[in-house]
Amino acid sequence: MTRQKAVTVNDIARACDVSRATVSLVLRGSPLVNVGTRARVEAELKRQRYVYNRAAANLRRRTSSSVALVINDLSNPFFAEFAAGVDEALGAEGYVTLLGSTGENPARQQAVLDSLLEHGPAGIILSPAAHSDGVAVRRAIGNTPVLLFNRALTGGDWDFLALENERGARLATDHLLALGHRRIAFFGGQGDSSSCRQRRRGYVEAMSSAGIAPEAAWHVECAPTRVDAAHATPALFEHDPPPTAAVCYNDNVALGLMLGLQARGTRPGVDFALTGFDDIPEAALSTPPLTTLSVDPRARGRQAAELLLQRVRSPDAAPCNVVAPVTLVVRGSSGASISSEPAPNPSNRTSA
Amino acid sequence: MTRQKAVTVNDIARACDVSRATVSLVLRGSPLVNVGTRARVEAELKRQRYVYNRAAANLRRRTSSSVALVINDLSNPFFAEFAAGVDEALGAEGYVTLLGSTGENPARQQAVLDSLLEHGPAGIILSPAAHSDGVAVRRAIGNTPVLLFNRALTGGDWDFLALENERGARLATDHLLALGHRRIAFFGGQGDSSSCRQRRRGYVEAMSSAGIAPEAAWHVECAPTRVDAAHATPALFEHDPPPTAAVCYNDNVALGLMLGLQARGTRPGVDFALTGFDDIPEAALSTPPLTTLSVDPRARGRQAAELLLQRVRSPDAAPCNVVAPVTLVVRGSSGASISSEPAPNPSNRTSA
DNA sequence: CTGAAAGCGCTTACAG
DNA sequence: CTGAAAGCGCTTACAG
Repeated sequence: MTRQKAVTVNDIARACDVSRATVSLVLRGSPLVNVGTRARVEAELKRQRYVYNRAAANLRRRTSSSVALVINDLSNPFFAEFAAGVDEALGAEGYVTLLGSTGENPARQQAVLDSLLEHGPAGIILSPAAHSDGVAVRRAIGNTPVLLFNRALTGGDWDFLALENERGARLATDHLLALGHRRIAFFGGQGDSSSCRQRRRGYVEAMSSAGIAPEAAWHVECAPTRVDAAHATPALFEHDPPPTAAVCYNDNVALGLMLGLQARGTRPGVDFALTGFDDIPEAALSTPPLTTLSVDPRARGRQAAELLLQRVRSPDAAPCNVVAPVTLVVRGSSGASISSEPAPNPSNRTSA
Repeated sequence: MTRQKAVTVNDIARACDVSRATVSLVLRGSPLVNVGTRARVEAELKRQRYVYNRAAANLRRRTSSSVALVINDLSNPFFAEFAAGVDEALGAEGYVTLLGSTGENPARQQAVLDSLLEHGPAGIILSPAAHSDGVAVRRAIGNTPVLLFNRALTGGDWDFLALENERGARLATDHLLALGHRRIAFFGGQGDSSSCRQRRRGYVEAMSSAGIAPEAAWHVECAPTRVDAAHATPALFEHDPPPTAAVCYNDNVALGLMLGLQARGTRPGVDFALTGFDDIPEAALSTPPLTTLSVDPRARGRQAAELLLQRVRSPDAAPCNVVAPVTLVVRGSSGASISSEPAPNPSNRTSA
């Protein structure tokens, strides 16, 4: 907790027989300093292993060299990649990343924000926890610049980096339609999540454009975890004829659905086509590999850092609202073209 | 970059008609303050939405409330989990995590350390980049407490949280031996890495204990990536009779080896047994699922944070050297028992 | 080109 | 129990 007695500008100034001001000017690379003086000071800096106290400088200059990154949890590879991108871009601009995790818990998020704000970050990149209270978040944050990622928030104008949820789901649905599927379900996620609503809207649009009205039985909700998705799988097959394909809320759900399908002897990619969303690393490794939408979370992280720093530099510019592109990656899980509607008896598609 | 004009203790003191000292005492929860005064001050703190400036307090008290975490890269799920554990434990103790990534590049590591040190962390948790120069690292770090994770460093005494590399590899090898394998290879990793040397040592020990002298052809090195491992796979089968199983340096290598095996028509878990190391999330999802050693990186992160904070609190205690346990997780990739040595002609094991 | 002085927001003996 | 004063390590007008 307590730091060592460190070498300060005072020590250097005394040793070089100049004033602290001169040392400070050397440190900050000012051209006002005589080259000889500069050289002497720099040598002394090296000799005494001076390390700059950025906190003190920030206090005096009323600046900040840190940015807070508040996400759900690093153990989610999507956010880990995102964080890596944020840190990379911030580091390149001379900022250090302060980490905070909410665990999708709004109360914890509030506490984490309060705590991080005491460190005076130049700005905050926040991927809001589900069910966050936008007004409370705004109150905690005050005037510190914020960029929202992935999830919108009520309570005022926010800078926001969103994903193309709607278009992505439309691409996935169109892909399944093009393969000949007609009875396509939307599987997983929860209606109170804005990203789930957007993806579902994209799916509904694509279906409508193809002249298909999704049936109620083709919509199965579940928490976005593998286990829940596996458990929810039978619900897809309760009505005859069941769907032959599903657009899944995300990769975790899709991987869980694969397990659920296998458990009932339905072969994913053969008897049933499905797509994910996110392109997490495991998506390429599942059996069959998962057709999904690639979001490139690392690039999103870099982008988020850039957008936030723009806001930090011009606090009065108009709010920004950027939608990051998403691309369809076709792999085995969506299967081959099917020639026509399967026979009314579904057993021909679900036998092992 | 520039922060807003913030509410300070001065503003609160003026509004309450007390001195700054009194406000400060209230903030720090001192019992010396009259309850009435305390209540008034606390009300005013709320009213003006005062936010504590921890940097200023740290400067004055010569303390720190941050810890730097320097790792290879968050996009490695092993380190992402580790970071999540570190951040969780540090947060619980009132510290904020400063993030830094080296990308396994010693020069970048040096720059990252220099930059983080200017923020005056109370300590540093460092998972050294490969080929780091311990002396240079020590020079950069000076007297700031450091805990090394995962990789040892020369140049003096370090606090170190290691993994049971040797014992883990022994467990894996014993497992394959118990299944009846005799010609067991050690596959992947590079001899200049201390963790690879340790794992290999454990493998050699287990083999020796079983009365088997590993042949030179059973040792194939490659970079610890999936792609390199897949490419190195044929090298395992160049001599007759080839090995029937392999202890792999880590999970990435093992997953790459599976791809390499499949490419040559050898079925992992059926024609050839293999084990990994780390238990990354993908290990459970591969086909077949990977038998591996579970390290619980998140728990390691929490442990690292605790160890570092111990050092911060007692700078003069003896260096600590903790070895974290590792457990064998048996899955399909190591296959079933084999009754005896396979026939001399290896084709009976490599046919599809 | 260089130095003396004031001040960023806080805390801590020291008096009273 | 409360206040005046000094100081953490730095920077920035302002003189000279």
